[in-house]
Amino acid sequence: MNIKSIAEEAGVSVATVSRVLNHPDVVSPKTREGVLAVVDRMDYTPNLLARGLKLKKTDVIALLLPELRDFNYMEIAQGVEDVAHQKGYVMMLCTMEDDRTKEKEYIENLMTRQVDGMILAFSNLTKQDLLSVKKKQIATVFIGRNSELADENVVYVDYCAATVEVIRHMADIGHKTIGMIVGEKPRQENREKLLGFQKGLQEMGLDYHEALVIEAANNAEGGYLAVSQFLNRGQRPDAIFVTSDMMAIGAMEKIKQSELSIPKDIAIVGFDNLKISAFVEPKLTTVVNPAYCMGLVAARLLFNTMEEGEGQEAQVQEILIQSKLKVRKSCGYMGRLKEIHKKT
Amino acid sequence: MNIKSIAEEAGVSVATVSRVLNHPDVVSPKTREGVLAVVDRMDYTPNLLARGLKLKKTDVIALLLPELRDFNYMEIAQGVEDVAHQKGYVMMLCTMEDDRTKEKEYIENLMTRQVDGMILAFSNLTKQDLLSVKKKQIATVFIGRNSELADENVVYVDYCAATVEVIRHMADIGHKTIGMIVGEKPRQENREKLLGFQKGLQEMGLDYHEALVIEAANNAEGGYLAVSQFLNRGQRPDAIFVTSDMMAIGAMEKIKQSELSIPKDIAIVGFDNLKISAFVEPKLTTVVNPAYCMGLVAARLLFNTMEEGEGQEAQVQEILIQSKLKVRKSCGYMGRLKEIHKKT
DNA sequence: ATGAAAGCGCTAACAG
DNA sequence: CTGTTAGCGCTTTCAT
Repeated sequence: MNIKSIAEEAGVSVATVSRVLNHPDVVSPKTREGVLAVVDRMDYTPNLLARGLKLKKTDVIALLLPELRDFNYMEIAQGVEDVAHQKGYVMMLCTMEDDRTKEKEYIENLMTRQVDGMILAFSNLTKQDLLSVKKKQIATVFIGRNSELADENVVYVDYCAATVEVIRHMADIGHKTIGMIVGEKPRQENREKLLGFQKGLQEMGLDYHEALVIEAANNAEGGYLAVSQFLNRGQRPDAIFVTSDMMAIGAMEKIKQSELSIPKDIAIVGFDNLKISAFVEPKLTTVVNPAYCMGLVAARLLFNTMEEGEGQEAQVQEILIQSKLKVRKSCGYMGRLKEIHKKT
Repeated sequence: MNIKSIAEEAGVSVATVSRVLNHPDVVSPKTREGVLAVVDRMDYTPNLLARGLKLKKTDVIALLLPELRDFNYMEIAQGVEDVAHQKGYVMMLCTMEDDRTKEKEYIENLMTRQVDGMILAFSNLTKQDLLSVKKKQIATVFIGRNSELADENVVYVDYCAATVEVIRHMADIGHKTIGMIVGEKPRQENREKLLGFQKGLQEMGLDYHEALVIEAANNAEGGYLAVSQFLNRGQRPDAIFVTSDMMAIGAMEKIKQSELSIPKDIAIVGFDNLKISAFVEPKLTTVVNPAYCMGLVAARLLFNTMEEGEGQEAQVQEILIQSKLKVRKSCGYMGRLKEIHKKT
């Protein structure tokens, strides 16, 4: 079933069929109806591959994610998919599993498939790798900033600043010995959070002890085990910043099982603001991580770039998405307020 | 940058370049090296669109999901992506949002893009809709069974049977008044679970009371609110089967806040076996929902179908994936065991 | 308003 | 072993 058979059936040329489908207004209403009728009757759908080959445009964008099993990445994906769909595009989804080689292969592959644009989330590519991508002239937007990404379209959250804000808040409450449970350090975002942790402590005149930072798997179990480590050591922090809510929930579970009270004995602050974080006891103080928004904005930026690309040189943009501290019970702020009121 | 420029540069014909890329063994080592060198030097990558047009094969499969923000769907997606990548395919991902029209449009769209196969998870298509899909002869696998899917490739979990097993277990423990918190009823899986609930009660000689079934949003808040409803009513169940762990966790939170004990006052059983379910107190008894496995198996079945399709008529398959009851503390089984031991 | 024809980039007969 | 060539299905000038 191709355009030729439709043309024959409708008694017109292939050019006319093509026009009916793409520029219906330039063809006479009469023939248009005729062609449309045949198209309908024969259940014809044009071959987008052929069209893409001719037009050098596929209406496909690609999203590369470190993995799928993570709420933040899912949110990003949904954000991207929503705008892609709205624009009539379709999304290819690839996961790179923190494997730079796999990432490079995928990108190569996607470019040969002539995708119109790519969004690379938390990419591990080096400047060197990017060179070959640039050569292909494909519109690209990055999610998550890193030092290799100068002069690139980037949409990002400032995890360092967000963490500084957390530490400031914890110190304000009165916590002195602040520990940290940090997800896998190779991930850029975790390194930024660690940096923010150090900066925050310094800013608040608190000491940084390496022993109070524990690296853990980014899931409930990781947080649970990290707290076990803290408790087995001599020095127990009176507050812990945990780089993800999932880990934080695991951490809280261990604390509770140890007959310690949150936030009285150990206060906890997480990161992400998962829905579930409002349904643990005590409710988790956390940082809103606008992942869906990043996906949305990155996709919109991508489409802008693609459209500009048709005209003059596209302007590179860096877009900062604001995170936000969400104060609930687990950090001890409310308790602290009470104390202050008592004193006055 | 196309095959022609490579041919010219290497001083051979385009056919030879094509051969070097696709059947390297049939071309003399000497010319092969020469061509490869040029390919490398000029950073040439073939245009897969053109190849696909010629070969009528794109090495693309599509996965349609109800939405992305759900752990089960993400697991499915990861399963599919893993085998697609392994086979050298790339995955298009679309979400249909329980909107049959959007689903139909996407499928239409994907077919015009000449995807080699599609996996439709928890589709809402009718037999009628499927007719037009079949006409296009595209390999298709469904995840999640329903009555419209006779004579289709289907990979599924028997949610009804799984639920019967849950109810049986709850009844065995001694729970008499068993309630249910069920996710959105339009979703097939929830309807199956409801059916299983009724069958299970009947089988165990327990009464089914409509008042003990509450429909809720499939998230922690939904479970929380559902329990509130139960508590505000006269009749409080002594055990609740909740159709997802996320809701179950919300439900547990409300129970604990009401100063009731789990499982003593109200026992809880969830569904999904999320990682976090082992990190709530008490640990959640639940049903392992092998979503990743479903994705994996569905993708493998899809590739089988695609490969068979080249030969004779493909054999339609229905594959049942086993779920499994995971007994932990929240259902009261351990407590019950103790009682039994005391008696003896 | 319509048709003829070129060509997007590639692969696979077919011929040598 | 290699080159020539005919398409794959579509869009778009260029004529008419």
